[in-house]
Amino acid sequence: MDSSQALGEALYGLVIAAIRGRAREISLTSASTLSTLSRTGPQRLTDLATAEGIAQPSMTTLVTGLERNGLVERRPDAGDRRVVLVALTEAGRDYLRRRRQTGADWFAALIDQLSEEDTTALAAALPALDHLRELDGPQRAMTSISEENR
Amino acid sequence: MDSSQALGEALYGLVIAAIRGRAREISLTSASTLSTLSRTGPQRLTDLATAEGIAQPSMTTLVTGLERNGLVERRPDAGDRRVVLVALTEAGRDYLRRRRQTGADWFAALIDQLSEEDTTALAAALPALDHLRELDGPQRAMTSISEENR
DNA sequence: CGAAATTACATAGGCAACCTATATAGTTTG
DNA sequence: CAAACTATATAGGTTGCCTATGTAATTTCG
Repeated sequence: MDSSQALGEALYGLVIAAIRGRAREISLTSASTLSTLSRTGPQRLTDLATAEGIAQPSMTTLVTGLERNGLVERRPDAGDRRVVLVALTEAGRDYLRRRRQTGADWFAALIDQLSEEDTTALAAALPALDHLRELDGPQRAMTSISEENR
Repeated sequence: MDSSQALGEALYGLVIAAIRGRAREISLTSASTLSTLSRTGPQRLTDLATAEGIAQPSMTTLVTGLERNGLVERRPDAGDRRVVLVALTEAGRDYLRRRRQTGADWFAALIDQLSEEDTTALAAALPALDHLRELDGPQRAMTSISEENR
């Protein structure tokens, strides 16, 4: 099936364009981590690192940064004092909310410019896109695309 | 339309998963640059930088790296001796070919696992995805997703 | 025509986000 | 209870981008 090639180019190009065009406040991985915490609740630092596909020391640094910005907090784990549980703060939840709104707005603005035919086709492909993603690694956390890396 | 939010998450998650899962030989931007050169032929370094959305000094470094790997070459521009024309070498063309094949294979392997319904929906959405990308910045170059950054 | 402004690229230095290797504190196990 | 293991932190390196600035070639215009 050669549409896989075209599909790859289309998806990649779209996301790169989206990411490049926007200013960044925090890294993609940081945003994804916040989103994961929002979905799952407090998590061990090491589990977070695995979920996000980065090494544990990198997650230590990332969490330290988010903590400095007040978006997450470290908590002790009663029962195993080696463990650090990373939890969203209220400010972190607020941040996620604002960020998602911005991302949705950005995408909506693009989608509004599509023909109705295109919009319908995209909506119809949504489950397929989700399935594709699930087929890859374990589920990666996700946030809408806004205020991202380049 | 709230599907824009879901769509954003789906697209972003898919591509990040795809990129993260694969070893990288060259950066996303380097790959994209090769692809651009393949489509357009030799280009000025500054024009390339603009097309790829990076600063000119960054493109200088990037081209130097590609040149060291033998994938592109610098040529003088008869008529304006300030200009450096960046051109794909034969090795660069070979590299792109191999890379695209790998990327297509990778995507095809995923797509083959989808239901026929999903596959059909994806294929139908291809034009819409292309249009979305075009709506963003100027056209970004593209390569299939393989051997990428993280 | 020739000095000043402009243009194209390169160089220098910095930062962010990852990495591997290793240290430290706490827990489990034979 | 010492040895092995586990969870996190620290140290130091690499890559890919950035801004500021330098140099050489070209264009503009008094």
